[in-house]
Amino acid sequence: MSTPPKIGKRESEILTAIVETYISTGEPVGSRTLARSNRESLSAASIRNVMADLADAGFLEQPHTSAGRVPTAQAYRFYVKQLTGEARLSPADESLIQGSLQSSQDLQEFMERTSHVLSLISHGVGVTVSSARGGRNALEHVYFQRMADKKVLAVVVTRNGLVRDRVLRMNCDLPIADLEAAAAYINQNFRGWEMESLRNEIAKRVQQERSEYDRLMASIEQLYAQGALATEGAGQTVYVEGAANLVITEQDKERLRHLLSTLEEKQRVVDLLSAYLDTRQEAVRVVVGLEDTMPHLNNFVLIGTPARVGDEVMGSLAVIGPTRMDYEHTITAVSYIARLFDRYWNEST
Amino acid sequence: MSTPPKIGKRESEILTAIVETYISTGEPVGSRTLARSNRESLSAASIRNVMADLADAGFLEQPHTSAGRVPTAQAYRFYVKQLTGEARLSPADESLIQGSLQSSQDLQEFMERTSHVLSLISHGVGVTVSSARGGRNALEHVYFQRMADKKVLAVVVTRNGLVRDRVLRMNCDLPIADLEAAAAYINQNFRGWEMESLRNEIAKRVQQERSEYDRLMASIEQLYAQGALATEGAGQTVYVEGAANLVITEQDKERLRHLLSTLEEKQRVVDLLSAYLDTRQEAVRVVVGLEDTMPHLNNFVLIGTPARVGDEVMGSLAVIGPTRMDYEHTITAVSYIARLFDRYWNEST
DNA sequence: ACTTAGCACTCGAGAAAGCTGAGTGCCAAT
DNA sequence: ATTGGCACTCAGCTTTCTCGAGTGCTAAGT
Repeated sequence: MSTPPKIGKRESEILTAIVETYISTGEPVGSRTLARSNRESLSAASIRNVMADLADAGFLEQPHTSAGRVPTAQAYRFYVKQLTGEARLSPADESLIQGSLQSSQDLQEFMERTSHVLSLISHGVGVTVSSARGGRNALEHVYFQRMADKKVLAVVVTRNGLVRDRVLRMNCDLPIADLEAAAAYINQNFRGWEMESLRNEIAKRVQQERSEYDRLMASIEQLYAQGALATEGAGQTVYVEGAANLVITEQDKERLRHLLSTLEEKQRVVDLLSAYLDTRQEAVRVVVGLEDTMPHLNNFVLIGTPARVGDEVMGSLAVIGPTRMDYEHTITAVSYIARLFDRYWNEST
Repeated sequence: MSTPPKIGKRESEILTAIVETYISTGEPVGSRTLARSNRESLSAASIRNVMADLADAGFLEQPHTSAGRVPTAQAYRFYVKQLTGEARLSPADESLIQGSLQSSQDLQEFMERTSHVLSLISHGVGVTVSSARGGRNALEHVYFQRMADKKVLAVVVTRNGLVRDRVLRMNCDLPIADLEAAAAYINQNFRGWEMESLRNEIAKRVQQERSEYDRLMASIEQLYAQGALATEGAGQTVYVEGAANLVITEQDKERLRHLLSTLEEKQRVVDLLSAYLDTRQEAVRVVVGLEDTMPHLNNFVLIGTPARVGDEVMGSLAVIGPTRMDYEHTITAVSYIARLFDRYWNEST
């Protein structure tokens, strides 16, 4: 955090080299190993000097005195910033992604498969949230169906194709005719309204007509009160795939357990993503060290981006993985899928 | 497997005692430990004799020569069979279950919460499948909405409240009027038909009218061909919760990884459950040793039951856990939830 | 005939001790 | 500035040792 100290060219090169070899080997990297595998051959001793400086500046740490150096979160942040972002996705990955996602029938399926593909490519945990809030959507169609007594099935379709159904428990029994009338009324009068403004308007109209007793309005009021038109949690669906990958990474059992159960609590995942991702910006965001939001997630990285169609944010695509991760690869994959998402839904919605 | 050898009363008692202490301690149980904690005090030596017999009969195994005995799958099967099944759920669990499930809005939510609760109670993995196949359901209502060109959103509602939506890609562009006509036609002519017989009937009618060119029928044929009325995978939803519990149980990392990724492949979970559970019988089924279906699942137990409403099977409720598991507790919980499920949906559907 | 005490034997788990080698820091030389 | 050299550190592996829970068997007791 705070002020990342400035760094010369040589330092920078060595630091990247360290980060890269640590990512690939997983073991603390020593001056010797570096000296051998480095293009411009410097001696181990020189490298040691630089490493000492980098350690002072907070980029490296020693697990114990006589071990190699390990990159700190700060080092990863530096490393990521320094990436050019010009990498292309490998053809293999590209066809893997295309093959998986192309045939998705709907948003949910797209998201689920995305999680899966991301987990495969990144060797981390693929996480997607489809948070399509109904709020800004236009109502297109409602349909009510009487189930048992006092139970009504409400189906709401928005203009952009979001379908939400729920079973309402009414206070009293509404006959089928009333339900049909209510649906017809809403479909005629409110088609095209945004879901949000719609609630106020309904409340208003119900208010107005209250004086004279109107069965239709009473029905609508009741349906409305039971949440017939609520679309909240509609798309708040979370897909987490690839948890198995954590087993390889995480050594500590207790932590592993915590991680898994955290990932199972959908709400916390949503919180996590929205804490870091719900910005306006388009680029893929890389957050190294999630410990300030989730205590157990130190040593973990979030690589994600909002999933948008045009200007509207429909959810998030992300990978949660160990700091030791192929950043460039994962970043390009995430960004590729984000573009694909936009294109795909633009043409299909 | 094969013929479970017969067993006298004393043997039986000792075997249960062994199974129980092994379940609670997790360590191979020796004759000494047993002798101490056994009500009718037999000496260690006598117990040793019995244990030797039990070992010969295939109920016990020794991890190595000078260790205690560990129950085999056969022993667990015996143990389970011998349980009275009269145990009552503890009030704490009962209120936990009630509290979690009562407020479920729909089938999906009920299933998801059930998985969660089961994982909490059993310390295993809670698994539920809602496999409501549309096939035997009666069609109640369809609705088509034109999205982009050549894209149509189809929403199908069945009589028992299952809602299925999917985006169809048409070969040619259908105008809104045609879509509405098609929906109206289907709603008028096919309301109340079972989804399965419906497909044949539509095919038949389309065939009949083929001679004269009928736009309506052409539209319907196309919609149908694109799967507008398919309800397959509709309720084929799998909920797996409590995977974190496996971390405690499973020592071997590689196996743990396999387990987790198996559980993530929904299809395999469905296969597993349907292999053992889709019987007509009502009771909770306990399957010890799943290795014949899933190689990695030796040492694991499936405790589950079909979830039925009246006579119709709506899915499955199950726990997958280590052989070392509180059987009685879990069995009663599963069966309790199964009853709850029946009652709950009987009154609400 | 069943039960029990005693005894010799086995063998995994855990502690203690020793060794190894990758790695560091610093100094003196280039 | 860079490099070679040297003394020092220390995690982790291997080896060895001890300990104790457990077994099987035999002989004695009921």
